[in-house]
Amino acid sequence: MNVILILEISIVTINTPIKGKATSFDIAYRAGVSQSTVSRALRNSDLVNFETRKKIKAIAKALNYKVDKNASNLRTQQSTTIALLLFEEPTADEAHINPFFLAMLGSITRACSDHGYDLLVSFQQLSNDWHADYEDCHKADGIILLGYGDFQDYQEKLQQLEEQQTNFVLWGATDIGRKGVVIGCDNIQGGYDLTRHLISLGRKKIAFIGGISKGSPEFRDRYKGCVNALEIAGLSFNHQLQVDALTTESAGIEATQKLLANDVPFDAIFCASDLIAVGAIKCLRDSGLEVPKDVAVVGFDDIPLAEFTRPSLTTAHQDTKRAGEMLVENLLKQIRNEPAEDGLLPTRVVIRKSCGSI
Amino acid sequence: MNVILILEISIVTINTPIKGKATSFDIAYRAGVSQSTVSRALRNSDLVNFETRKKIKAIAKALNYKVDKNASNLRTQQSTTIALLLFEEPTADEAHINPFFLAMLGSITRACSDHGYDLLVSFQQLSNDWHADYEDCHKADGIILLGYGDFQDYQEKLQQLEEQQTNFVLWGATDIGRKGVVIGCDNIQGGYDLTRHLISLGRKKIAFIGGISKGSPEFRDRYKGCVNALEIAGLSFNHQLQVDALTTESAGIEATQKLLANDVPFDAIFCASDLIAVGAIKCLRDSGLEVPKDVAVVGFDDIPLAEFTRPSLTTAHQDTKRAGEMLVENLLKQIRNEPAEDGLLPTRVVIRKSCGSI
DNA sequence: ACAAAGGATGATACCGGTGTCATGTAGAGT
DNA sequence: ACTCTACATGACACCGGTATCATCCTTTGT
Repeated sequence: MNVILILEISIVTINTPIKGKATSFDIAYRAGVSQSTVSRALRNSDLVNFETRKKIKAIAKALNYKVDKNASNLRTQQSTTIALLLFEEPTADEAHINPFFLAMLGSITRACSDHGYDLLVSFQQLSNDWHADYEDCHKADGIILLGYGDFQDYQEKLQQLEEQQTNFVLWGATDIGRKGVVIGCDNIQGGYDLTRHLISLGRKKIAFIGGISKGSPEFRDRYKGCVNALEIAGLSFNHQLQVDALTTESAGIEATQKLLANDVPFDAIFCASDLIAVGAIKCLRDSGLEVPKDVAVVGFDDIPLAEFTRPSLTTAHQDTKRAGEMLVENLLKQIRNEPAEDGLLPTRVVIRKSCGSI
Repeated sequence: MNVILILEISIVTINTPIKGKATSFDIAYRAGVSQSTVSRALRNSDLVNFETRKKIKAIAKALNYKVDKNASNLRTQQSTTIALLLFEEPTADEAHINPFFLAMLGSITRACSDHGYDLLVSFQQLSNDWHADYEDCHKADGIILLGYGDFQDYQEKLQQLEEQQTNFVLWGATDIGRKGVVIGCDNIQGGYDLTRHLISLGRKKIAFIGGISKGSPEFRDRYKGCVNALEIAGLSFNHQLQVDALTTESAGIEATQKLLANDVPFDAIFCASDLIAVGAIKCLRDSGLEVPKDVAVVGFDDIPLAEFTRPSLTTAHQDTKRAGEMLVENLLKQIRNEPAEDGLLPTRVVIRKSCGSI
């Protein structure tokens, strides 16, 4: 009787649609093989006979079986997941995420999925205790850090990451002696090229909006490039024409107001980012100045919007697609214990209408 | 000798910084308690004596111990992770992600982390076989679907999700009989309000740009609201003044060109999204028309950029912050097996300068 | 003084896979 | 006929936690 009862229960179990999710044991049972064989078959191991494999795969599909990632990750000690940490200025409104980073997010997502990795996204502020979690608890195999701001403040945390042998790559300025693998674009060159462009159009008194002292090293490099170009052209940069600003439209407006209030004449503004430029243009026009006639404006990043401002914005294009790919590729190299190295991407000046023409 | 050797090995193990990551056994050993107790203590179980708990936590911190998510998830059968699937028009350039969705992404991320959940982000296209993976393989406890486009095509997949008892919520139009929990904003009301605004400013020949036939039901609702408002005001909508368009600037430009080529006079354009409006304004000005003098323009969404176009854009604001929260909250309800229901958010007309003033 | 009750902790099964070693069988070589 | 090897598969330990049940010690009541 007991035996019969047990058999009956088994039969019910077999015919009932699997409650919850199917496991490899369910498949093993139906295929009349061991669970080990199922596991091997589904990973296409050629240890398993071709016919058996085919059969097992068919059953798996019929049961809508999916490998349990947690079990698999636990055993293999990897997650095929990458964590993307985006640093935001503490002041930033969550609705106003830097569009440049969003473009990066898009290309990073794409690059991850091309490599079969998942992407965990998290917005972070300096206060958060981000610096250990994602890899340590095995949620991710590595971390991509996107964000600028007070870069210096993070040095200590980067140091920690390195000590813990966490895999990470960083988007940003590549020149300073800092920890980790850094991918960035050639901000100095971009700054130089844009300024050359302004000079070639006859602009001589160029202002610069963007934080350069304690702000991001990327802004500082753009500034460097700008000053270099002026000096090489035999002009000089008037330091009264530099105003700090974060990357937001409103910061651009404020900074431009300061600039105008200073009463030091200028005929062009080099904005350290497109968002700043958008604010600057708005402020200039509200103040009765014409762009580009009275003041030429350039930005940096080539965000999607740059094409649609009035006047459309001359700016330095960063190849976000390639950037995302490089970040992911270099992180994967680290994960695979291959040597990874810094990467520097070129920028390209995109000439639109905010500087007028020759 | 053997015993001594073993002891020595143990001592070395204790004093050496843990190779790889520390486990709960390492802590148990150091605290002189069992691994069970460590696990309990770290989850703050009051089964464990307060002093013992304190000691264990201290050791855990010193070792920089983090609970292995894979092990924990495997045992508890949940992941405290949510997957966000963003659908993109197959034509979309990855660098040009719809800013409205990006704003949503920001607020969803925030809402997730408020609830202690992680967020997996993935961009999907219709061709992808997204519809089963994330929850089935235990990578996520539930799915948020963001994206409109050819909504109808997804019905079948939504059906599948439902059959598999996958937890999911959807952002979109809420009126049609479709599967799952849907959160959306009141597009009809928004369309109505914006059109009322145009009418109150004396506009009578209103055009509508945005796909309404096979396109997204959200656009269709905005269109409905627009037509309603005209009819209630005793005006009528001239169907020759409707042009299909996807949500991109360039689609807006093209559509406006078509509209102009039609040679049917109009004094206002209701654009189904802000991106379309940006393109429309650009096209109008390039064609020598003045906004708002010759043609008034309204958009929909209130993306960050709307404030910075020239002229700044009158549009319907959607509360993305609240929207993200509602999506996450409703998904969590499902995950906790509580009843979840559809949600309809109000929109708010934001009057700027693209329609002129009274 | 002794049973009952409660508090703190340990032992162990378990989650669902993966990797290693063992086993069994068929065909090849001598 | 017998050993050897290749191939296919099974058995089992293991990853690092969590949950249940058992155990032990202390305290309280009578």
